Amino acid sequence: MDKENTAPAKKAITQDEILLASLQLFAEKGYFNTSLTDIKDSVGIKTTSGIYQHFKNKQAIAEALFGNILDSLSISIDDIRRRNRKSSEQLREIFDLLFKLTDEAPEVVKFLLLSNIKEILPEGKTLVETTPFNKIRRVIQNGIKDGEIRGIDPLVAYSYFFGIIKQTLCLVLSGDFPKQAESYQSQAWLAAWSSIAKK
Amino acid sequence: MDKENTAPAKKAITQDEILLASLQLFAEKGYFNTSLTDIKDSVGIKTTSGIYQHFKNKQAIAEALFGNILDSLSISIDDIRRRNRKSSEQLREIFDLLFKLTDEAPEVVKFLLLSNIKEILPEGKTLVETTPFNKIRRVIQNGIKDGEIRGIDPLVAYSYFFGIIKQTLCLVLSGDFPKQAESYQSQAWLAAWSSIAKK
DNA sequence: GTCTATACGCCGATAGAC
DNA sequence: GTCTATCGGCGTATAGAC
Repeated sequence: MDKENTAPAKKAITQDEILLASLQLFAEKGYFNTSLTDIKDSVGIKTTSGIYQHFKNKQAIAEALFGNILDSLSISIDDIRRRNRKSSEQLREIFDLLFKLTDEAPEVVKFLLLSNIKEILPEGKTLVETTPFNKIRRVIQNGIKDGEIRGIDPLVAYSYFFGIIKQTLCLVLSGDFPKQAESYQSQAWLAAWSSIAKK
Repeated sequence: MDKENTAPAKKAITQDEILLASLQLFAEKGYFNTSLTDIKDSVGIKTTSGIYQHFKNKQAIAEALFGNILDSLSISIDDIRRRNRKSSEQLREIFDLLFKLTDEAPEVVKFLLLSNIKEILPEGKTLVETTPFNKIRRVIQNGIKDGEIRGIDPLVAYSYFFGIIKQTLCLVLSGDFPKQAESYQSQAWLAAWSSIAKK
């Protein structure tokens, strides 16, 4: 991603280092309990000023983080929609993706689902207004049209389906569930799918 | 609740005034985006010092608020359990209570469900560890024993049932759903109950 | 016993030296 | 691009006026 500019060596701190450290801390303690001093210490520089070379302010870090995660999710969903025909198959793969992500990169899911985006970015969108979640709603809409899913408001269907997913993953991430997300995956799928499927 | 002490009149600012104003602000902007100055302005005093007469610090206000809401919920649940025999009836009334509360006192539900308690009170309990939610789990356990609810882990059943409720109410509170909670109530009940009921 | 005035420390943020 | 110095704002806390 580096532009022109003569300077090749002397890399120093990259944007990604800051983002990674911030994600870890935001997931662990929450955005508001994380100070720029914490982030500075975690990336290993002496003052917080270095951070301002890459980001306008603390909020911009959270924005970039959300953007990256949502973009990545969006791409994965596009890929899933390309590889699968039926809405049920597409939803199943999106479902599996979220559970796998919870076990493999819990910080990402913790930051995405447990933090109140509107509180961190008051000007930003709601989670359901973002691209990837709109795509999930599109999948549901198609499922209704094709007769796989009950003829209800797509947002209502999204609410049931995603509500079960979110609550299950939240209990895994908070430690209230003792095992990994994978252990609850197949059962939760049955519950989530049958809450919206045509009988 | 006033103890002995001679002073009868000259009421000034009460604890409840502070709690009410804080709840409003916490629900509207979030705990961390609300300063004691905001609260001070809202109750109509000139400096924040008056608040310290009633609460040790900002966190203590949130603690009291959570405590009051959870206590009130707990009492309502006890009452529901006393008035109904079957688990299905008890859950239905708890369900109705949460939907009614969302329409009648959205700040309460917003503060309870949308804010991350662990972030505000890092030493406190998780939502599922609190008394009222433990009682809901107890109701579910009885439903399993009585054969009304499927023979699954009670916490898993809680997760499905409450996941649908929470997501629906969150979408109502965020404005993503255009209508009042009541409009989605009967449909959501069918979805939530059939996700855990024995077929 | 309640409110006012005022000060302290931490954090987010900026300007400028090297 | 990293560090020094510094500013304003907020949460906290105390001493004193009524």
